Amino acid sequence: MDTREHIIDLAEELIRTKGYNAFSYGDIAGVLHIRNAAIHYYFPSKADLGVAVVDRELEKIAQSRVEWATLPADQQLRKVVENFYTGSRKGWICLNGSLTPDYLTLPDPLQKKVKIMCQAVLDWMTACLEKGLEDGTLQFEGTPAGRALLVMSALLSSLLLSRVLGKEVFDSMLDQLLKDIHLQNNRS
Amino acid sequence: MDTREHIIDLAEELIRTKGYNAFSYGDIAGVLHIRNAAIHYYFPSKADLGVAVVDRELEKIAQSRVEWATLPADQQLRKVVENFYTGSRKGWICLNGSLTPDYLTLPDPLQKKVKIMCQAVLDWMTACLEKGLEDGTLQFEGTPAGRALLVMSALLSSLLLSRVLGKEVFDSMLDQLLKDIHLQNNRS
DNA sequence: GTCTATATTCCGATAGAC
DNA sequence: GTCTATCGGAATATAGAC
Repeated sequence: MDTREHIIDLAEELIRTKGYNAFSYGDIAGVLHIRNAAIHYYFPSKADLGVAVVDRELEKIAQSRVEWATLPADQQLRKVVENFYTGSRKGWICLNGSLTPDYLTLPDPLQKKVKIMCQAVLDWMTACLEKGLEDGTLQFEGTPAGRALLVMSALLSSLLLSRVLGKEVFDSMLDQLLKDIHLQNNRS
Repeated sequence: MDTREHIIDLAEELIRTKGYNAFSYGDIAGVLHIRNAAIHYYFPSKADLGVAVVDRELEKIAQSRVEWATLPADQQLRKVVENFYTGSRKGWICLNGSLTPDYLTLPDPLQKKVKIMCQAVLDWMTACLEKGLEDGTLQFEGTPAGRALLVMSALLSSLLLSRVLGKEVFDSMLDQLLKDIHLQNNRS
C-alpha cells in the first residue's frame, strides 16, 4: 500500500470538495490513522502537496491525449464529459474550478502549476474542436479557440452550480452545451 | 463615515480576491486601524459578515431589475457585462465564482444565502433572455433557461480563467458568448 | 455604543525518536 | 526511512473596559 499515493488521493478529494485553503494535514492524518506531522515526511510543505496533486493531473491529461489520439473528436469529448458526470455524482468540482478562485492566495510554485494545468486543458480542448471540424464529427460557431473557452467554462461551472442549485442543472447545462457543438447527448 | 458599511466593502473585496476561507478579521482591522476583535461588535461571527455581503448583493440585484425593467433586453445585458468587465480590470472575481467553490465549507446560514443569490442571478438572466426573444433584440439556440445557465457560467468563468491565463481570455470569451446570443459586442 | 485585552482552538512546520 | 512530540503563530470568538 503506497502511503504517498494515498495522501495525494485524499488531498485531491479534499481540494475538490473543501478547497485548498479549507483542508488541513489533520484531515488526511485522521483517515490514515497517523499524526498530522507525519504527512510532512512525504510533503514538507502544503505547497508541495498541492503541486503533487496538480502534477498527477497533468500526467493524466497528457496520457489521455495520447491514448485517445486515434478516436474521432466527438468520442474524445464524450469521454471528457463522462469524467465531469462522475464528478457531479460525487459532489466533486474539478481542480480548475477549485484552484482558480483561490489563485491569488496560492503559494508561488502552486500558482505556476495551476496556470500550466489551465493552459493544458484549454490546448487539448482547442485541438479536439479543431479535429472535430476536420473529421466532421463536430460543428459550431466561431473559432476552435474561442469555442474551447466556452466549453471549458461550462464544464467547470456546471459542477459549481449543480452542487448549489441541484443536479438537474448539470444535465440542463450539458444538454445545451453539447447542442452548441452539434454533439448528440446520449444521456438525455 | 459608516464603519459598518466600510467593513462590508472590505469583506466583499477580500472574498472576491482571496476567498471566504482565506481572509481574516485581521485583514479588515488592519485597514481600519482597529483591533480585529472590534469587527465582532458589528458582525458577531464571520458567518454574519458573509451573510451581510451577500444580502447587500441581493439588494443590488433586486434594485437593478427594477431600474432597468423598461430597457430593451440587449441593453440590460450590456450593463451586466459592463460590471464583469470592471471586475476583470481589478482582478476581482464575482461573488458566485468565489463562494460556490467553497460551498461545502460555508456555515449553514451563508450556504442558504449563496443558494438564494445563485438562483436570483439565474432567474434574472432567464427573464432577460426571454424578454430578448420578445423584443427581438436577442436570438439564440435552445430555451431561455438553458441558455441563461451557459451565459451565467461563461461570465463567472471568464473572471476565473482570465486572472490565470491573461486578460485576453476575457475578451475572447465574451466575444464568442455574445455572438451566441446575437448581441453585438461594442468593445471588440 | 464602540473598542481592547485575552482566551481558546487549530494549523503548518521543525526537531528529533525509533 | 517512517513517524511523534512539540513549538510558534494565526484565526475566531468572549468578556469586559471606557
